[in-house]
Formats: sequence, C-alpha cells, structure tokens
Amino acid sequence: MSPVPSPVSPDVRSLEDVTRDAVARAMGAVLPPELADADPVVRRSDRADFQANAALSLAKKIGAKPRELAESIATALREQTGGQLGVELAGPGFLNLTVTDGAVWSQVAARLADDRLGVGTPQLGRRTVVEYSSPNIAKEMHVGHLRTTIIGDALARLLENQGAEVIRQNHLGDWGTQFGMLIQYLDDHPDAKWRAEDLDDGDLGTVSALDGLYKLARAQFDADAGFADRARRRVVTLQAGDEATLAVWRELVAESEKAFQVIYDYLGVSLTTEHSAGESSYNQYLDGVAAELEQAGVAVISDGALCVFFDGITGADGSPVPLIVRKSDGGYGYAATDLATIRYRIRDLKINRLLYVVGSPQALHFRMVFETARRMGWLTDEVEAVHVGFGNVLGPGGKPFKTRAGGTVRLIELLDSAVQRARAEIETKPHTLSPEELETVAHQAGIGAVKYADLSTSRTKDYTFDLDRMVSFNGNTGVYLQYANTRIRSILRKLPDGGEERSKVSVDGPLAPSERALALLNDQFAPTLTEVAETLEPHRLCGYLFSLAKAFTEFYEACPVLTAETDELRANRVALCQLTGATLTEGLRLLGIPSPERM
RNA sequence: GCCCUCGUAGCUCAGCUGGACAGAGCAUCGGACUUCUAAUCCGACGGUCGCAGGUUCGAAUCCUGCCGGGGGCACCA
Repeated sequence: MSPVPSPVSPDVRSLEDVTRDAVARAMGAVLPPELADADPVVRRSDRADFQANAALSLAKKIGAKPRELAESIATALREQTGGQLGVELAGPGFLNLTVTDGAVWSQVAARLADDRLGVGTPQLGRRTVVEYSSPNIAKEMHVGHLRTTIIGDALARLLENQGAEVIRQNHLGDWGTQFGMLIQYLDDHPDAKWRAEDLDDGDLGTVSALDGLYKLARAQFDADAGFADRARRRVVTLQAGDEATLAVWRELVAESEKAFQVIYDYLGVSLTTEHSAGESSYNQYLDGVAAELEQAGVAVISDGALCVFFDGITGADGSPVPLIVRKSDGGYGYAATDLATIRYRIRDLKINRLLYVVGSPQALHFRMVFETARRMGWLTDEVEAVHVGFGNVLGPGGKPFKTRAGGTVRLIELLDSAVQRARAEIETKPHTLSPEELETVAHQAGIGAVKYADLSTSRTKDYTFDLDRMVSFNGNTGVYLQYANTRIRSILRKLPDGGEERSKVSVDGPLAPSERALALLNDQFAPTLTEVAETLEPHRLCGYLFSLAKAFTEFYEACPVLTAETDELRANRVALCQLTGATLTEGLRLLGIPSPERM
C-alpha cells in the first residue's frame, strides 16, 4: 500500500456511512425542519448489519411514540432505497438495517481496487508536530522511554496516513548541568573509553559506553568537591560558547545519537537524526521569550523569578504555584524551553497542531505552558496543542518496573529479552524456517509483541509489562495478528499467480455469514483510522485489527478458499483474503509492527 | 489541603461523544487436526460494572457526593 496519501485517490465510503446518510434522508422527510438534521445514531449491530436508534430520543421532542416515529422513518427509508436496504422495526423503536449481499461484495471490490484500501485523507492541510521519545544525551534509554517512543511513532504514522503533514521532533535532553561534569571528566581522563568503537561487544553495547562514562563522572562529582567545582565552571564555559568545550559537547551528542539510532532501528521506529531537535537549539530564543512574556504582562517577577500565575493552581499550603520561566539566579528551566519551542514551531514552522507524547505526570506542566501560550496569542482556535499523556509501564505485581537489583531496566535489554522469548516460542512449534528466517521472524514477533502490548491498552492507564502474556502467541497479541496474516499469505502463495493479481469479485455471488462478517469488518478500516487520528488512541486500531483477525480465522475455518466449489466463489474468497491481508498488514504497519510472510 | 487520573469476570483488559441481554483474552473444564500452517477453531463456566444518590423512556457510559489505588503541586527535567 502506498504510504504517501494521494489527494486524487478518492476514498471509498463505508457502508455504515452510506446507511447513515440513507437514514438521515428518511428522517428529513418525516421530521419537522428543526429536527431534520438530527444524528441518525447508526451503529454496527449484532442483530443486523447496522441499527438506527434515533427514533427513541427524537420521539419525545415531537410528541410521538417512539415505535410510531420509527415506523414512519422505516417506511420512508424503504421507499427511498427501493428495497435495497432491509429495514425492520424492533424493540421500543430500533431500526435493524441489513444491506444486500451485492452491496457487501461491491464494497470488497472497491476497497481492493484502491491502493489505499479506500482510506481517505481527512487530516489533509494539517501541519502537525509530534514530539516523542526525547531521551537524554549521554544517558541510556530505559523502560521510561518505551511508551513515548512507541505511541509517538504510531501516531506519527497514523496521522501521516490520514493526510497530515507530520513533523517528527525528538526533543533530546542535550543541554544541562551534566555536560559540565562529563566534559570535565573527559578532560581529566583523556584515555576514557566511551565511544562505540571502543567497545567490542557488538551493537547492543554501544549505548552503555556513554552511560558508563556518565556514572563515573557522576560518582566523582559526588565524591570530589574540587571536581564538582571544575564541572560547574565548565557548564558556564559551555554556555558561554567556548569552542573547545562545544567541540567535546558535539561529539558527546553525536555519539549518543548513534546509540539511540541503534535502538530506533532495532525497534523499527521511524526516527532518525533528521528529527533531532534538542533543547539546546532553543537556547538562542530564551532571553527573547522571557522578555516577550514580561513585556506582555503575562509573566511577572516573584521572589526574583519570572513567573506566570494561574487561577486555581495552588500548592500544598494554598498559595499559588507559578510556571517559572526564569529562575531567580537568571537561569532557564524547561518551562522556558517549552515556551520557546511552541513559539518557534508556530511562528517559524507554521504548525497548526502540536502533540506532546509525554507521560501523564507532566500534565500540570503542559496545562500551564499551553495556557501561557494562549495568553501570548501563540495558541489560538486555529492552532491547538495537546498533551498526549500516558500511564506508566509497571513490573510484575503492578509495582514500579525495576531490575532484580532495583536498578533501571535498560530498554535494549528489555527488547532483546522479548526477541529471545519469541525465538524460544517459535522453536517449540514445528516450522520450516531457515536459521536466518528464524532470526528475522523472532525479531519481528518479539518487537511486535512488545509494541502491540503497549499500544493495545488504553494510553492513559498504567499497564503491567508481562513478557509471558505478550509473547504467548495466544489471544489478543501482536503475534496472533501476524499469524492470521501469514495464513492469508500462505493461501495466496498457492495460487497460480502467487496471489499477485487482484482477484475479480463477482458481486452477484453468494455470501456466507462468516464472509459477510469479515467483509463488513474490512469496510470499517477507514472509519477506524479516522477515529484513531481524532482521538489519538491507537488502542482502538488494535482492537479493530484483533476483531478483523478473529473474523478472518473464523472465515478460514468455515470457508475453504482454494477448494471452493466454484471458480466464482473461489475468486470472491481470494478477494476477501487479499483485502483482509492488505488491511492487516497496513494496520500493523501504521502501528509500527511488521508483518512476516511466514512464521 | 487542592488538582489530575484510575476502580468492569479469579487474572489482564475492551466498552465510557447514553441505547436492546455488559464483551474479549488468559486461566479452568469439554470437544475439533491424514489441515488452505491446530501459533487455530467451537462450546461451557464465570460479573451487586467501587459505593450511594441524581438526570433520562433508557446509565458501565453523563452529573454530584463518598470510599479505595496511583500521580502532581516555586526555582530538577
């Protein structure tokens, strides 16, 4: 499927949309003008293809009985659709709606014929920044970076698919007091080993070299007062722009980014150094931002610090708590950087939507930053900023996730253990994979399992990281989805043309219940993506894909494809396989999860 | 103390812009493989939707108040 939305590609309207419009027209004919454009409340139904529930709530407004109103809508609907829509009155005033078999097959044909599966581009015209991952230079990525990286990447892909122009921003922590410490330590210990090429234990080790340097420097900083003093002076030298100091700093940043890239590649995340926009790049704007805020009267001096105050935000003692733009010692904290970042993105990058994929504990901070930006007129009705918060990753028993020794869990080790587990799991099954394929599939399954587990639960909640569950290959897991897709691939491979050519759908062909269920679910793909792009909740896509995979396996059990009774039936089922496979693969891709050909 | 957030089956979670009997996975029990890959499918068991009020024809869903878990609240990010 083409990852780049083409504006000329017309989206295929879903049967649900078409049905909703039909009900809306019927309502228009029956209801008084002021209620004519009321929501028809059309939903998927387990008793029919769709149900319309509008009559229940509207009846009272026009002083009619719900069943009577429903009946008159039903009559209008039958007339207008010429019998093409099955309409039944049920319960207190529900309308059960059934589309024709032909309409279902037409829909399969239309989506299959389109390279984008009939998915539209409702986010066209939006320039959106997605800020995510944001690790700290010279420190190792750990579990705390897992969710922001995975969720951020999925959202970036999803919004891009929906037509938004997405600008990924990796807000690296590349500017802080720790650099004085690091640079001074390197000065004192010129033979320290901290570069990737200093290591001999392969790619997975790259990250820990710098981290080791950090720990050594930290230890000396805490133990040696003389060193601590030199380190603090070194921060000043760095911030003053001393070229020699900057040169070491640049090297540290570059080396760190190399390490991050190893993780991003391993994770299959679309970030590269192109997307790096470290805190340091906003330094030049901090004075200007502070001055602008003060001049506008948005920020005021309080206890020597430049502060912005808010109604209803108070501390433990009841006194107001400000956003501190500039500290009383004249230094800047991350509030200033975030404000400078907003101003830059809106004024210079002409962004009209800003997403911050940052943990929920930062909610208050962003509330204050956004409110400040609104008062400054940077954020307006046309430019929105959203804190896309998320819950914690917890360890066994719902406790904070730590190593057995109580330390922070390195991200690379976490991912590696998932891949190991996936490999072990695959090896317990009969398979015909070559050793190389096994490695690839283990990686795809392990990483996919971690990503799916993270994305499939609602963002705002904490979740328990449980390798057993996520790599168990059963139930609602990434592997289940991948497996469903390999079964489809396997069928298609057995066709004379290897399933390359899109199968020709006979619209008049029969339609078994499991085919109908699968086709209707495929038809929900585009609206699901639209919903996810609006709510910024990837778990809805996960839930959808799981239902789709389940509907496929049920179809798989009930409907032989290759040995179907007639050519026509086989062609239709092949089409259903092709469409489902393409939808699964594309849906997984948008979540950042690969789809192996075989498992 | 104030603010945010969560509380649904034994476990892990959907459902929350109100709609018909509250769903799924895991676990448990019982079935289905000379297969288009059983990494699967079918069935059974399992719930005072934290508690109490309110709004509504209708509430897991919206409102209020409690109870319980987590988080945040002036110069760290």
